[in-house]
Parts: sequence; structure tokens; C-alpha cells
Amino acid sequence: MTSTTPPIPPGAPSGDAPVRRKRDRAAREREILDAAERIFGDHGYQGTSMDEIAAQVGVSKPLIYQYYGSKDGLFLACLSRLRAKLLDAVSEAVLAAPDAEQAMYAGFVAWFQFLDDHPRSWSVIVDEGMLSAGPAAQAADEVRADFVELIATMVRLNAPSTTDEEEIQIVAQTISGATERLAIWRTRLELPPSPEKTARTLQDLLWQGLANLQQP
Amino acid sequence: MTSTTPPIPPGAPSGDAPVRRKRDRAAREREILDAAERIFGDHGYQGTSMDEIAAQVGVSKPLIYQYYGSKDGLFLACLSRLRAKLLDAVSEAVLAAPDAEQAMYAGFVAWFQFLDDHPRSWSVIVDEGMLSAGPAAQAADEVRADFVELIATMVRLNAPSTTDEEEIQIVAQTISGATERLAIWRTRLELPPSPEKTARTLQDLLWQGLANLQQP
DNA sequence: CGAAAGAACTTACTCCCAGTAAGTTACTCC
DNA sequence: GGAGTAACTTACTGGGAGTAAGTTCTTTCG
Repeated sequence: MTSTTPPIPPGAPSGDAPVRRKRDRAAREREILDAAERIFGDHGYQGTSMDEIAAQVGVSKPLIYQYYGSKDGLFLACLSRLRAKLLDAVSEAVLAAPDAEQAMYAGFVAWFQFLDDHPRSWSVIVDEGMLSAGPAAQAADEVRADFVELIATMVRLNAPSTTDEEEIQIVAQTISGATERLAIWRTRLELPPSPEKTARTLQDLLWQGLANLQQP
Repeated sequence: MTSTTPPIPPGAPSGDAPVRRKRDRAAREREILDAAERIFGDHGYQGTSMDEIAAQVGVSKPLIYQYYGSKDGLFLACLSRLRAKLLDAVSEAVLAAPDAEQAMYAGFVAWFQFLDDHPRSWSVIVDEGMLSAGPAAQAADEVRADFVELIATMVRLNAPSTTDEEEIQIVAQTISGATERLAIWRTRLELPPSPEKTARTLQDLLWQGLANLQQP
């Protein structure tokens, strides 16, 4: 099970290999974070115990507490790492597009594609990141806030004459909520529609309405 | 604190008032369910302990387990009751409308209005009902499935020539996800946009795209 | 009436898991 | 090689979910 770091027997090994029972902190932290991301992704936040993570890494529980403070802290660390990756993927796709319409489509595709590429990691954010209590929930909200802001910016660029900030917020929340839900829905299908088809349908559904925002 | 049923001192009371230390089962079940709904709504699923509910009702914990089986079971019972109320409210609004466009708008308004009227109850479903693990999550999924089906039906009626069931599912998931997210978002604002404005903006955003579904 | 039966209800646990105190082991730098 | 420190562990506490086994009230039937 502990494929990464086989436990070293306490009885002293042969006397020349350094054996490095103690690794440097950064490496251990990464090791713990990797395991946590995987296990959280598999069993969810609630279904994961710190003891399990510790066992998988081949380390004792207090060490994890020393590095990450709490279960929430560890979860939050997983989340931050994923968040950066995800936001990068989508932003890059959006910025590379020649116009607003294609930017939106590209953003959608990137979003769904990322999901397909990192299914388990992703469920950390979407499936379980929705807890409303605790610091973890706050972090999940920050992830969402990032995307809402990204979407709102795009909407403003696309419909410059719209000054009703409240409407823009409604639209941005709508799109963010829709993509999130579609993401979850797709993961549960054995044969989900392709990222492209999903993105195109969403685009078709929203684009006309977005264009009309400026002249109501 | 236990305002509803003050604990009766074990020392035998005066000998004529019946005192009914034991109530009949149905009444107790309702009492427990009411308290659970309130406390789950206040502190969330995780933040609520069975001991707390038992204390509020003025009853011992095993009694609750006898009636509801588990924490999940109790939560699920709360959810079912709310789900019926909510689905009724929205369905009624939809069915009372003269045409598809107004039906959709009325459905949105009913949805957001219900939220405003039952804020705490609602957070049981939306804020915490999203756990992906356990039977509670399955129940939350059923709530969503009901609405997705309702929306899908409306879409089919509105765009009869569309035969691509996959596209209809995408659209229904989109709308369901959007309304759910908007619901959560609104509860967190001190001065949210009115149900009507939220519904109208959403309607404006989606209606044109829906109409185009039939002739792509 | 009074005992039998069966509900409603409780005390007193078990187990599991997040989190911690205090100590031990390996590495490092003089 | 010894002092100092970072990495790490054992062995706990506390709290909450869930349970076994019993106790008290109420109804029913002789």
C-alpha cells in the first residue's frame, strides 16, 4: 500500500546505505500533500481520516499536524494547489482566444477538459469542497469567487454599456454555478458528452442572452 | 433552554396531574424533526450533534436513534419534508402560468421566494445537503434530480423539435445549477436583489438561447 | 381492581477520530 | 565527538456517533 515510502524497519539496517529515515521537510510536505489529495479525492473530506493519510505516507499523525495544523489546514492546502492549476488552465484558454465569443467557449472547454484530466483531484474541490462550515468552506468559496470575478470581467468586456453591476453579478453567478453543476454531472456519467459538446451547448444557450444584456 | 418540554423531575410529582412524561410516538417524532430542522439549519450538518438535538427536545439520544436510525436518517427525514414543500411551491407556480415563458419566470420567482421565506430550512438542503458522501448526499441528489426533471420537461414542451436528449440534459443541469448557486449567493448578501429581479435577469439571459435550441 | 404486556424512555457504556504533550532519534555544524 | 536542532514517535485526551441492556409509564385483559 505505501508504495512511495516503504517503512524502514526500526531494527538498524545494513551499515552503509544512508537510508535517510528522515527526509527534508519540503519533500515530506509534498509527499503528504500528494497522498492527501489522492485520498480526499477518493473518500471525500468526511470519509478521510488523518490516521489513514499518515499510514499511507508512512509517517505518524502528529507530524502532519505539525506541518499543516489541522485537517482543515491540510484540506485547504490541497485546495489551493488545485485552484492555482485550474485557474491557470482556464485563464490561459480565455486569454489565447481572438474574441469574446471564442474566449468564452475556450474557457468552458478548458474547464471541462481539466476535469476529465484530473477527475479525482477535482472532486476534492467540487464534490466535497462545498461544506459550508469551517475554513475549508471559505477556501472553496474563494475558488468560486475567482471564477466569478473572471466571468464578470469577461461579461463587462463583452457588454461594456451594461452598467448594472448587480445584473453582472447575477450573470456571473449563473455561469459559475452552471459550469460547476455540469462538471459534477459529467463525472457521474459513464459516457459524458465531450467537453466540446458541453461547452458548445452552454455557449449556444447563453450567448444570445449575453449579447442582449446591453440593450434591454 | 428546553422550552417545549421542561424535564420532569424524577421524584414523583403530585399525585393527580397526569404529567404525561411519555408522549405518543407521532408527536415525539414531529417534535424531534422540528428541532432537528432548526438546529441543522443553524449549525449545519457537521456542526450539529445528536446530543444537542436530544437536549433541545428534552429527550435522550437513543430515543432519536430508535426513531430515525442514524444521524443521516434524521437529516434525510428533514430533507424529505423540505423537498416536498419546495417542489410543491415551484410546481404550482409553473403550472399556474399561461405559457412557457411566464411559467419559467414564475418558477424562478417561486424558487427564490421560497428561499427568502424559509432561509434556515433552506440552508439545510443547499448549504449542507451537498455532502457527497453518505445517504444524505443521495437524498440531496434526489432533490436536484426532481428539479432537473421538471426543467427538462419544460424545455421539451418549449422546444418540441429538439430531439437531442443529451442537449436537453445539459440545459436542464445548467439551469438547475444556476438557480442553486444564485440561491446560495443571495442568502449571503445583506441586501440581495429581489426574487423578481433575479428571476428576470436569469430569464433574459436564458430565454433567447432556449428558443434557438430547436433550429441550430 | 391488579397483573401481564408492550410501548416510551434512560443510563452507561463502546469505538472511532481529531487533536496534543512530551519525549526520542537522526542529522549537522562546530 | 559532543551540542543543538529538526524530524519524528508513542501514548495519550476529549468529544461525538452509535448501542446494549435495562427501567418506567400506560394500556389491556382477567
